[in-house]
Amino acid sequence: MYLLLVEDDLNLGRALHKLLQRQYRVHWLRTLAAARSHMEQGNYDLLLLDLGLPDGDGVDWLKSLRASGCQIPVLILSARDRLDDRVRGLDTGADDYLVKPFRPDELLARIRVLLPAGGATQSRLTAGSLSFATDTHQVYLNDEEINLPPKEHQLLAVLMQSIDKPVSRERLNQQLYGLGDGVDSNTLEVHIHGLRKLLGKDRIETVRGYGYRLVPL
Amino acid sequence: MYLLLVEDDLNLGRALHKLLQRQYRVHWLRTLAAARSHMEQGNYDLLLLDLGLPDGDGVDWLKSLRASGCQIPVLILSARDRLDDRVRGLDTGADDYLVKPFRPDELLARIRVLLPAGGATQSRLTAGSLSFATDTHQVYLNDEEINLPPKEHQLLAVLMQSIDKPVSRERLNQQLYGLGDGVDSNTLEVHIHGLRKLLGKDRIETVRGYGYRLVPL
DNA sequence: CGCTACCCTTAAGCACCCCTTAAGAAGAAA
DNA sequence: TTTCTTCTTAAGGGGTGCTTAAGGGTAGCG
Repeated sequence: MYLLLVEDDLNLGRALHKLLQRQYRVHWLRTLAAARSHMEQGNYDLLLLDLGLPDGDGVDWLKSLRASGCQIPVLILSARDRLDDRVRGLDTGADDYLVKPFRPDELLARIRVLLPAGGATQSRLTAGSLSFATDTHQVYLNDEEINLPPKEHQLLAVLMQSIDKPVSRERLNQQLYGLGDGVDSNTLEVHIHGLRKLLGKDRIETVRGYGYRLVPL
Repeated sequence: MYLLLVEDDLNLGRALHKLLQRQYRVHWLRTLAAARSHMEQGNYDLLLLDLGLPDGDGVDWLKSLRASGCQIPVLILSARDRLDDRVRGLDTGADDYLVKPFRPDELLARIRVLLPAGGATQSRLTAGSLSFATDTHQVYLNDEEINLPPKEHQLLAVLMQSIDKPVSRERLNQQLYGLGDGVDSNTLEVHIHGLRKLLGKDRIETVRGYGYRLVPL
């Protein structure tokens, strides 16, 4: 469970880092620029965002994050208490808003709320009209629940965690059969075919010589 | 990762441009006026600023930049070595100060310190406008994702790890076919030809009698 | 216990991509 | 020029991935 903490105040940052490290893996950054580049690569489960940063406004970044399709839960930490600040934060896609100063246990409680199921992974992944709930094993296509066979579900689970990024055949086979050398036949292709039949042909692209890629539609 | 290099000396500028292009995307400008207009629009991650410019003093510009709230990391390159010059540079908001002449690797080291998140990602290689993500198997040319056939992708993977350095035909053939004696024909040349067609003719130079070399553009 | 429904694996045929081959042109060295 | 290396192109064949259907396993249920 990875958290990204963006907070420029050294004392508060250090304290929060220490607090959160007891329960989660935390990256603490002090600038928007650093946060941007970390978000691009890291798969974080929650973003803790201070608004008064030295190199820009956190709300603007959050807006662009949401615009680019990023669905990570965001908790805003801010000293700004005016009502319209709060509204603006939540309107741009923040999931919660905490005004400094706050009690540590209140922060932890709100984090628990935002972290789905207290642990496993992000519980609801969305790619275009496709939505995937990791905890309840439900899959929605165009707001209708559909039923996937187990293997197809496992494949989709991996693909949904790397939306728009190719996933190697090796990785997918591993997901289906574990590390021990699995089957020697073309099961992967058959199951991919099954997925395509259920989700629509264009939703899974094949990357020749490497693997497959889920594209949002 | 975008750098803005402001340096009026043609020889030094060209050399720095070439050096930095191996790892970053660089815009090289020779006047303060050009730098001003570029800074207004471009989102740069680092500013490399020479002080002895033809149309004004870099320190004055830096001061006004900081006054207007710009927080971009700035590294000053200068021949002025007097202590008060150095102090003046740092006081007006520069993050570091390098006295000419300097060693290339020292410059690169200081850039890495100043760049958010320690600079380039290891899993993402960049040569000019070409970017290569080893983990997700993605290749970007001018910020657009492109699709490479498997063999071409394998070749590019090797070339990207030795940007600007020639790679032997032997090494490249080995990458394609393993150590066991591969093919006896001119497949390597054909695939290089394919790569050139996709990436641009000038991006891969041939080193006669030895191999090929990827140059940043 | 047997029936049914579901789904996983296998395998075979097919389509299409891309890899190889080869041969002539172009270019560099001698 | 001659000679050697590299470039370019096009055709063929092989391999990769797609599709389909049959066979067998498994779980739920009567």
